[in-house]
Amino acid sequence: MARKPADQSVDREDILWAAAEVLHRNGYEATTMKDIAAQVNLTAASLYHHFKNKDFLLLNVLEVGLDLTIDKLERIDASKLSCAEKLSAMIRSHVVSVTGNVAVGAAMVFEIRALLNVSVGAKNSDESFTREFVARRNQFFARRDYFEGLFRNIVRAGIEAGEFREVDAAIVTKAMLGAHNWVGVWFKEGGRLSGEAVADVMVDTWLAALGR
Amino acid sequence: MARKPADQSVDREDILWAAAEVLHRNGYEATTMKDIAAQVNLTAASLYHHFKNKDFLLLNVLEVGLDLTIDKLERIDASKLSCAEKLSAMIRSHVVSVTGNVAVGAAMVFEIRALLNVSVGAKNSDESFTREFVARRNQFFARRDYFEGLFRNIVRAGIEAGEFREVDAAIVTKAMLGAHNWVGVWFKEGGRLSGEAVADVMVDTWLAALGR
DNA sequence: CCAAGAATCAAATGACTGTTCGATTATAGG
DNA sequence: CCTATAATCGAACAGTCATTTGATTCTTGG
Repeated sequence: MARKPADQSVDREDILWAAAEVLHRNGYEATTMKDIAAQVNLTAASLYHHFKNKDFLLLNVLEVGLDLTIDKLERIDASKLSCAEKLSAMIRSHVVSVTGNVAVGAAMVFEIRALLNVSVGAKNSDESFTREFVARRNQFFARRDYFEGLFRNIVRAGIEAGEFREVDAAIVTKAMLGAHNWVGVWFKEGGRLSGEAVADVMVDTWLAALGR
Repeated sequence: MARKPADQSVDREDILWAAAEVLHRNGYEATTMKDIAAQVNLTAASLYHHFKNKDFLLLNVLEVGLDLTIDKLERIDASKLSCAEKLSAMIRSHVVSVTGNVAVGAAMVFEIRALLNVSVGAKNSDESFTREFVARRNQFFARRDYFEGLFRNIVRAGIEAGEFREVDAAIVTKAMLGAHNWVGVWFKEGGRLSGEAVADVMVDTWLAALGR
């Protein structure tokens, strides 16, 4: 190997977080490779040493963000808490994740469509790039469904256990995730409420909505 | 005046709806003037006869969408219903609006950031264009806050009237709107539930969340 | 200290896009 | 039937951006 100095060199992760921030500010299409590079004191060309291209870079940001969130949720899911307690913990975890890294949280909301609009179209030469991208993108969406399923399953289990009232679990879950995602849009560090406090309100709200 | 034939000629409104659809599919930055024009069988150049430029076109789409929604909400707000009844009607109205025109509904979520990223920057020649745009954009955001206030005020009023339990009205309102906005992201015509049915679930959910 | 590869950059490329301009066509009112 | 003007288009412009290429500069294992 070679070159991994103190200040100039940055690794994949650094670029990923930088990209998330710029993406949060500008949106995918309005974000240039130059913008991202500038955020880590590189030139656009250098980014191609770390990522195949802009699309893969975006996909990577989303993958990392989703993985972090899912990881915490799975730990809660595996615990021996009641459904209501599990749901509370999951809501808190999700909301705190979003408020703790608004850049990634917002990316999960806003940039997903950009993912769909990628040149599956036509002319682009490299067939192999496209194939790999489509495969990973599908995998991402599957993982996103899995993420939603984690919440939906708890809601269903709670209903069956008699802890929650009988609701349309699928719709209520989507409503819940919509509310959480939206937090990434309006939350500002240093506002009236901390991320934890917002999470508390959300927990209270959804337990009331599901309460018997 | 002149030329307003049967098939070839389209008016501002036609372009507005077409733009909303393309915007919904692609997002602002990824949407080209050519795309929008194609949707109404025009060339990109022709669009400039109806709109000053791309930014004003986007702004127009959002303005129309917001006005339509606010109009219905104000009528409900002016009625003599109880707070719970008003809130139910407003939720139903909002959700039905979103499901009834997903294109506009999604634009209200996704394209707003594009509005913020408009070249208030520098070089652009026409000072007057920029000034007018900034003014109208600020007005739009003010109107959007007003829209949120309509919901928030009912929640507050309901709490004071003892119809709702005591919650953080600001946060709960944002949660509510987040849930509704998200509907525009996942709702598909012809799915398991109609727009009305989804609206019913939302009403039920939020009344439960606020119920004493 | 050397050699191999990692990390970086400057410059060039090719494609696409918003926008303008001048010309053309169609329409409604006189 | 004219004519002013609304609506449209083709072509060209200027700018931006993702990406490639080839060279250059570190860094480290041997």
